[in-house]
Amino acid sequence: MTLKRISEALGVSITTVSKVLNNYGDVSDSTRQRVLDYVKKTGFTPNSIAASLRTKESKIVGLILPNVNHYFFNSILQGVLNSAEKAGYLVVVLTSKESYELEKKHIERLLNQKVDGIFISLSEETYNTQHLNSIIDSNVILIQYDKISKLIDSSKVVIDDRQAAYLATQHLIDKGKKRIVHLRGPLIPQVAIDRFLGYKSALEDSGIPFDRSLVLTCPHGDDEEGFDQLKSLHEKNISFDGVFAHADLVAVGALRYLKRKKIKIPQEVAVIGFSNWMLSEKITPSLSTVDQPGILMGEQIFEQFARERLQKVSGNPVQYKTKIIPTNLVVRESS
Amino acid sequence: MTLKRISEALGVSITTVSKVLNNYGDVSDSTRQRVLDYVKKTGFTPNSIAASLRTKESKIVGLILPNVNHYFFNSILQGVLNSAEKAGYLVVVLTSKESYELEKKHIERLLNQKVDGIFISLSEETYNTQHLNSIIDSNVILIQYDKISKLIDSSKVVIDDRQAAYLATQHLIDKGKKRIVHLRGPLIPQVAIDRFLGYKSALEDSGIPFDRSLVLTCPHGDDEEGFDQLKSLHEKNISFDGVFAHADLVAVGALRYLKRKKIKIPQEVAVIGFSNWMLSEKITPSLSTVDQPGILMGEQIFEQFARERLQKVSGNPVQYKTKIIPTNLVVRESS
DNA sequence: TTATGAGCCTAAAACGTTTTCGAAATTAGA
DNA sequence: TCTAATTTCGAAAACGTTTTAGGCTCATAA
Repeated sequence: MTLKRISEALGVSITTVSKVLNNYGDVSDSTRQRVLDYVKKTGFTPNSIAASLRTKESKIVGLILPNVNHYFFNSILQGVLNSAEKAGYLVVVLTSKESYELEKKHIERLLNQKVDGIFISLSEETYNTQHLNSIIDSNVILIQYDKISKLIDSSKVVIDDRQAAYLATQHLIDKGKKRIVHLRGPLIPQVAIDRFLGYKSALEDSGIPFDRSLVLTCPHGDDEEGFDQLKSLHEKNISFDGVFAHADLVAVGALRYLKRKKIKIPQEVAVIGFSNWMLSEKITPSLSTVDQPGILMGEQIFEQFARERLQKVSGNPVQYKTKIIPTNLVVRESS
Repeated sequence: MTLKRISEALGVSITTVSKVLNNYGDVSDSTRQRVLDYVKKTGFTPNSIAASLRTKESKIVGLILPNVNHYFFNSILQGVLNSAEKAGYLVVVLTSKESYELEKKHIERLLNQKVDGIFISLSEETYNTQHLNSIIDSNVILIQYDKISKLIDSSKVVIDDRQAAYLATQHLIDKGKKRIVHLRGPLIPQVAIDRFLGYKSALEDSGIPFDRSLVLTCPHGDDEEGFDQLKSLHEKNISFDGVFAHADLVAVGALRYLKRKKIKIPQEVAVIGFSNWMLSEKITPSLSTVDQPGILMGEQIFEQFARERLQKVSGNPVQYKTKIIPTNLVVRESS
């Protein structure tokens, strides 16, 4: 079934059929009704590929996740899907698996598939951001989220990692902790740096001396690392009474070590994680953490895209925005 | 940049350019090389929308998940993404949120977007499967996975729920348990029925009488339900020494109740879950469970699609297959 | 010399829409 | 009645590919 077949069946032109489908004004009520009836009867839907070719709008957006088995990125996905569905957009999903090469390849594929927008959180390997410029050059809307490059001019949706880390650390300080370990992420990404800085300034503001030996990296963010790093501290006889981990899984590893050593949580050592993974409230002791509202972020990502799209088609100048999504401290048994 | 622009720049026809890009034989080595060089220099990639319109192949598949925050469905997604990427396909992802209406809408959207294949796990609300026929009628390849309809003729990728449940129950019996609770899923979906039947026949085969009062439903599959159901049994003074839950989260709720009541795990009551969520190995006591290899399933789903696609274009009859993916018993501290 | 065939190339149609521009038909105004 | 304005319609181009069907050139064989 095509516009042509319909037009032949009804004795009108293709143009006319197309016009009623697209709500043009210049068609009489009687023919409009005839077309509408016929379309309804046959269940016709226009071929969107042909429409895309003509209008250069695909009604598809691409979402690149560094990872699909992280709770946070899952929530992002869910949020984007929510908003995209309401707006009649489809979402193609790709994972970079934290690889720069894959990320580049995915962007190329999305561009020649003519998506209307690309939403990306940079992989941990990504230093060069030339591929992001290729998106902009192709006149495709780019929204960066979470792990972003400040050098690229586009809208961004992020959380205030520095403040979140500050609050988490401050919370431990409020509980009377003075020797607080920071299990941080890899050295390069901005999010890890920001969280570290938040930790550091919370200490400073409370007059607690910063001790470099209490900061350890857990680059993969898994629980083995959390376990091992606390163990190494312990074996070096470095004392501590609090742990701020850059990821919930790392904190889970830390808890496991403390339990193994019969160290009382939170009396002797309090622990706080980051992200509010589902598992953090299911474990014992339940884990205090910083909630990153992933679903909300996902929705904001798509909505900013929709806004820019509108500005573009209406010929207005597009305005890039940086949305900073607030986080919430979630206090549970571990602190 | 288009084929036309290239052909003008090189003084050849559009046809010739297209032919070298599609590896046709009837073009001389010298012109082929000239075209290739020019394409490389300019970084041209053909407009896939135009190609789709002509060839009626979009190189896009649709994946409908009932849910995106279940570990199992995440793994499925990851598996499909893995295989699709290798084959040069893009994947659009949709969630039905266990709603029949949404599921129907999503299928319509995918069909008029002209995807090459649709992979679906039915929502829990879905009894009527007319919408699946519309996929087949549109000549789009349909692969059902996990929650399937046996009435619809298509390839299927599932796990042997009945056998998996049998093994889980048998495991508890082997540990000397005789009064085993089954926290089952909703009444209608085939997966929940199969798991129940597996549980029941394991009991029968071991000569343990089936006790209807030990079977309770946990329709949403969350931990509150697990907690509450064990509590209600306890309050009715119904004794039990084992729990087989249809989902890990339910089992987590059960564990929580047992710990609250200081009931020894696994000595007094052993617990086993289903799915091998990430959290099941992180909690204490770690949870025994049945591993559903989601990534593998996802890969098989796509690969079956690719096979059927090949059969179709080569004019061979397409052969539907039902893949039954084996599960593994994962024994941990809770049993 | 004339067929035959291989090798290389191209014109043009087709895929199914959207949209511009102008024509025809109808109505209104005088 | 005649002109002007308004409403309704349709022809045709365009989007960028793929592929059919055939044309031309040159070499080889009869």
